[in-house]
Amino acid sequence: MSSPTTENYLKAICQLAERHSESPLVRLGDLAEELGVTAGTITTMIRGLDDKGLVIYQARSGVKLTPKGRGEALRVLRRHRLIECFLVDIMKMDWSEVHEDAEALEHVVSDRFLDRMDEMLGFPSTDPHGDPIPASGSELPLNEAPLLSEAETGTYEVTRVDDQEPKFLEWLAEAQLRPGQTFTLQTIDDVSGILTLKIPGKKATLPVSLSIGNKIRVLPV
Amino acid sequence: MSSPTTENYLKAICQLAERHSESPLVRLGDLAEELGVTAGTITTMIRGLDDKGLVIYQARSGVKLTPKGRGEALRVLRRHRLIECFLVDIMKMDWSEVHEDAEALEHVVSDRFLDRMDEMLGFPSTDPHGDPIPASGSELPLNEAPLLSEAETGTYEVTRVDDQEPKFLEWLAEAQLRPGQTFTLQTIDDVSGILTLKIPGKKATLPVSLSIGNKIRVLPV
DNA sequence: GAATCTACTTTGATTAATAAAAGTCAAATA
DNA sequence: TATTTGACTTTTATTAATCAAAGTAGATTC
Repeated sequence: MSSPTTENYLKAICQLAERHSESPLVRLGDLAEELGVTAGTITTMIRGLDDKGLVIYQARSGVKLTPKGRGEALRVLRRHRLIECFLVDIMKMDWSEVHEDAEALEHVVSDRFLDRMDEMLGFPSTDPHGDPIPASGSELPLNEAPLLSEAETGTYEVTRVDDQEPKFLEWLAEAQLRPGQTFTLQTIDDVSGILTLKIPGKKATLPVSLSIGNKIRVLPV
Repeated sequence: MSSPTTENYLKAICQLAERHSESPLVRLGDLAEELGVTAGTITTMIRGLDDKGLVIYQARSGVKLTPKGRGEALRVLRRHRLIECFLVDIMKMDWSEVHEDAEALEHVVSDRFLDRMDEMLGFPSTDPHGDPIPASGSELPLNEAPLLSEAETGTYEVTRVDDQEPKFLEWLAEAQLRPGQTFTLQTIDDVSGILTLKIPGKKATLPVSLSIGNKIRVLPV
């Protein structure tokens, strides 16, 4: 099997590809940024992954996953997300603090352990951030709800949150904007970049910046 | 902190020291055996650990842990044993199959996660094999119940099992000789090396070889 | 079209962990 | 005491992952 490092590279490529789904290749600079290593390191590693048949590397333009690489990436993603579910639902840890643990555990849990978690959780299909959990051996369902920042006024449900930063997640929990929550988008001010939300049961409205709206995916109710 | 490899070296030294508690130093050959690496590798690594102040290395005779090294080793042991408890008691995995998982997880779980496990388990003091769980920051209680192979006839309770081999553990479970079980040692045949045990509630007696008796620790009831 | 900038690639090193093989010590044997 | 043997040490190499710094290709600008 692959080393933890290789798994992280594949996972990062997969996630960046999803994030910039318009372009066919992931740029190495973005990868370097995501993984926190220098550009030279990325080039060397990616050449190695290409040799192993996990990615297709086009010098000076980018990488994409081969089917084999994508399979591995999805297996890692599945592990990561199931582990997050487990830490939150079974171990009662806070959703803002489980990402790092999941990051470490995803490379070491056995299939036995993973299957037990899956079973105890009742075979969930999304994790606490609303990210879909790939079934073993299958593709990722790409539902992609629209971003809050691109929505019209109306009533929505939060489906997914695209950031793992603990501070941000704490703020979201505080604001009651976790996945599953419904709310009404009352006003959109393009000039100031402020959206006004109304959460049922709360008297005050919630002003939200566009940059935050860029990280929250919503579906009309 | 230390790398997983370093943690494994410290843990192995600690366990070998306990196993051969008569000699003050652990021989490098035993370490090589335990860790499954070549003798040269051990020498190099041990010199490194000595430089870091984790062990005291006496060339051509052996190693022992410094207080700092012992502290680290006990932390790893604590993790390992709590994880085994967790896998067996909370995740309902079989005690014969959890060792490998614990071996991998012990190097990556966060303190947060470990504390949650400890809490969910009700702060246990021994793991499923009867091995004591060091409290954080404390010494290992060295109770050392005598070995079954050295016992007189009489009634005993299994307190601890000194082998992690899945096949062996399955056999023990089958024979109902898990820690906590009481039984009567009926006969000892020094010539054939066979002990005869009687488990309450089972009609047939159980013949047990001395080599197996060497791995089971018991206390008179 | 030339200059420049940015992003990528190359090169040369480093560190941790390891093996293989040759060398050495010290204790047991003859 | 000389020899042998087993256990340890040294030396030399390898592999994975990384960085820093120097080099280059392509796109953008003038």
